[in-house]
Amino acid sequence: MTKEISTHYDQSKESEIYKLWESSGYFNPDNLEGEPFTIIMPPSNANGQVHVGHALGFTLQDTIIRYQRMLGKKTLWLPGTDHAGFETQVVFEKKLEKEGRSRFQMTREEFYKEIWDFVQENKKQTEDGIKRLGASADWSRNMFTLDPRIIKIVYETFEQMYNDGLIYRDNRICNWCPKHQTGLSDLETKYEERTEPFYYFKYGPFTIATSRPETKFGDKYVVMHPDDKRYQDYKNGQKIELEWINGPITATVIKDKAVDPEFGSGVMTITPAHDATDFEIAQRHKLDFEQIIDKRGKLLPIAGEFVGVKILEARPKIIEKLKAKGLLEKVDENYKHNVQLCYKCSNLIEPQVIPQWYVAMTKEIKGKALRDKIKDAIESGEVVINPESKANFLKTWLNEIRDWPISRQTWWGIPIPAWYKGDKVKISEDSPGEGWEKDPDTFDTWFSSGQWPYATLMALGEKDFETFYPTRVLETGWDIIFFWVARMIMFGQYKTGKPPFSYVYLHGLVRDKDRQKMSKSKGNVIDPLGVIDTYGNDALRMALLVGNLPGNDLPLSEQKVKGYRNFANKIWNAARFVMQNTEGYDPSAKLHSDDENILNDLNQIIITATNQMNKYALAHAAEDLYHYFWHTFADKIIEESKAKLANPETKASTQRMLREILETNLKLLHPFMPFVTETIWQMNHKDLLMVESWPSNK
RNA sequence: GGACGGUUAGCUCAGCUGGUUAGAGCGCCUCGUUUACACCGAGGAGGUCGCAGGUUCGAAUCCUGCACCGUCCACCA
Repeated sequence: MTKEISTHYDQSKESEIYKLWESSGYFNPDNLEGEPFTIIMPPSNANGQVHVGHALGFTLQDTIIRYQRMLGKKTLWLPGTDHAGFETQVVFEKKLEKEGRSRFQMTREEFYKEIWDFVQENKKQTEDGIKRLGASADWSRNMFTLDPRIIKIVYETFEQMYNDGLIYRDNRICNWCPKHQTGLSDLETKYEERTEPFYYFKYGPFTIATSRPETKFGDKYVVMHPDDKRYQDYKNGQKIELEWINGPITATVIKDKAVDPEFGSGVMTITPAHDATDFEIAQRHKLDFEQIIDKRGKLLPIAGEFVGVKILEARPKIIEKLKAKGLLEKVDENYKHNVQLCYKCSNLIEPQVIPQWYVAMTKEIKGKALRDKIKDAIESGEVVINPESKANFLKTWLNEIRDWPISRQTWWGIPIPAWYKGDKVKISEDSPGEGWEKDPDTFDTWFSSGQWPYATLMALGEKDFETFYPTRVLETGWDIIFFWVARMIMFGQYKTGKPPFSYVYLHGLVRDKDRQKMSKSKGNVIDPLGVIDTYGNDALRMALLVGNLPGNDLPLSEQKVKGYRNFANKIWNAARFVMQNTEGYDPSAKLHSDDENILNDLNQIIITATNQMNKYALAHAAEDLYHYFWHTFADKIIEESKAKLANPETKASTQRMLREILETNLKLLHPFMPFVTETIWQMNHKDLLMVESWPSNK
């Protein structure tokens, strides 16, 4: 039968192999024995196509899972998708914008229904993409972050943390995006250096400087450093009458160390409603303040004649007026400073004072703050982070962490289960009764996905939680170490008393062949499904695995994929040769000493590969196996076997040796290149290679 | 402003706790139409391991300083 096998490996049959695996039931740990080994798949955002970053993560996870399955573990790889609140809403609003629509012309219910349908459609597409990438995940346990069972657990955690004083609501300054109409955490903003005019104004006896004159209407506190000798004659609390933009005002002198005497004139006025530092000063001195700019970025009545004008349009007019009044002293046109932007739309963040829910990161409850629980898990080694340098990254971040705002003014997300009546607050999903008003906000997506490891397993039932929690490995991109990894450790420690996983493998960013970030605008995006169609799944997997060390970015080129397509074909043809020359071989044939030596050398490869896999050195294991198969087995052993096969005295031993090496190599390569190895295996076996035992050295 | 990472062949990178002629893949050059595979085989060229010091019998590997590249965090009115 083997005579007619094609000389080229046909990767178009890969989907059949996937179906074979899936229908075998072995993706489901209920059909496996042994010690549990769990990976929770980072839930993909259900808002679009799978991209090459997914392919990288799934390849790493699938390789680990397949290895562990072959070691005889009860492996669970739990897939899932994320509603991805803000992210998805942004994607959907862009779609609406293209259609000439806006969520602000819709009711909240209409909007929610449309985005729900949009997500359901994309969710299916995402899941199909994950399957096509070959993920040996247990689809019977597939989860979605908006599953009612998940939401219930998220609510329980919220209430529990509220009762413990770890979650609180406060009316304070927060990052506000005027375009998206929501507050954002610090992680959801970015900074950009800009050169803008810096204006010096006469403010009574002082000179104040600002790049944002449009915020200055309500400024009635003038602040300087307490030790600044230049202003020692002015006392804290002193009142000064002066002429300002819209007429005479009474200003109050405040002394505060937040002022840098070296900067500008060493004197500033504060706008607590729209600046974080100013807000802090105002809080320290218990100063009152007023909102100047509304949530859409327009001036409020306090601006007098400028009411209703957008701030950037108002700016030159305000300058004009101040100049006319003789209050403009000078302008520095080359002032460079950083402006804070929304990480999604790159519009200016306009801080606003808004009530939001927060998680207290540094408040000590029973001697430990949440921040310290994360630190402890890492420092004690309960959670090992690979690469180690990223653990230091995390620790540095934790040192300066601030409370985490978890409420968003978005509509797509899990509603916050809180109700208000006057000053009273009740945590409840349903209305507590007459006169209670529902909190209109939703949770930050990371508040639910941060609970993902235990929430999924608890949602699946007590037995699953008992069996599979804590999970073993978390594999994800290092860029979400703060957003997600840290918070999962925190929630896990809080809720279950245990970190949710013991090992974190962090991959980098996939870049194009010139190390450029992939982006639609550059047109250098690699579509993993297209690559698979052309070169095969195994080729893409190997291209993503070899030379890819944790934490490092990976340049991916078509040429690299092509190289591993060639390798898949090499395996195919070596197998073809062996099968054609070993039909009816005797598996118990007496081995000649040189064949025995060859098999002994193979043991070394097994030992090395096993050690590397146990250390999660996937790149090294993959490279070594590649090298052995091609340059030792194919180039030397097979070549030398040709003469030995022709000799009746050595034939039987050689046949047995070739078969054993081939089969061992198929097993060793299977976690990395599951399709070609399983396809070959199926030609001679009834059982699946996927559940064969990982080779052990004899 | 603070911190971290990197600098090894043309390119992408390995080189564990310092020890024989520094490795791989791709690329390049030469040769080869051998019945597993041209999606192949055989062979080859190519590196003063960023720079300057130091420790050592011995350093790509440890220490100090510098340069360049990259990343993250913070943020100044």
